[in-house]
Amino acid sequence: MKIATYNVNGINARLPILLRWLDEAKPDVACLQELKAPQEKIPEAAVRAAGYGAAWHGQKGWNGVAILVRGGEPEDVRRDLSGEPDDAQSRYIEATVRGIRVGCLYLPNGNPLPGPKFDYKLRWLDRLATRAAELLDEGGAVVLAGDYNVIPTDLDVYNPARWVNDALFQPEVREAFRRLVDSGWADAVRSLHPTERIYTFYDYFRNAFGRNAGLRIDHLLLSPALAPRLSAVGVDRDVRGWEKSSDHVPTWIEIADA
DNA sequence: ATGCCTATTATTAATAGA
Repeated sequence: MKIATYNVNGINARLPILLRWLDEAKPDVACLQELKAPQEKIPEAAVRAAGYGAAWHGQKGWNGVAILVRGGEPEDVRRDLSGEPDDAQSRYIEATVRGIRVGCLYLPNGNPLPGPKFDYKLRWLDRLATRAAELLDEGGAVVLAGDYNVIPTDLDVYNPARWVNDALFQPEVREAFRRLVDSGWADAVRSLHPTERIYTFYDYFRNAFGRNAGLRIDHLLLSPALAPRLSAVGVDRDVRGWEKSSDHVPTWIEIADA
């Protein structure tokens, strides 16, 4: 079973890219972020014609997340992350797919800092940690996949010095991510490739992709019940080179049958 | 220290992304 996460940066602007990638990569589950479309303007018919059932949490203008299931439907969908009942930002969706609980998240960027956006990012990390602990308590097979907007270590950024003042690389953000992982999760990419430079994002600016000036900020965290079934991980780096691509790269794992 | 590029919203300029 192949589970992927992909920040599409506008699902309507990116629809040809998304459909081509689904056709070529054939993920069984695709967690999408930054749909940039309200609930009623997600291109559901095109997604279904490509062979995918879907559940999504849209928002006008920004954010928006979706879970796509090849030849099936997401079950028991929830779209909220507890802790901030009035939160209007669509950044989380969770569903069950063939016995695996899939959380799809788009963590706030947090720039500029200090300021309310950075404070919101820290609160969101707390809320995610709370949900993650609940899921661990349930003991099942879980993957938390998405755009975390966190650079975990120096190995995950082409030039650490350039990012020290950025919200993605702040010590408290990195520590919060580390605490989350250490509470019982496996960072799938690092489980199989502990020392390799693997990037999932390349800025549109400054020919970042051409220079391989990337970041690893899209992550898949696996619960203890799921981690032993991990058989492969990868990034579809070539997708970033397609014309009109997202600035993110699809990132995926292969899970063996239970 | 900031712009660079790209998408959305709403009307040609602002906001957000990372």
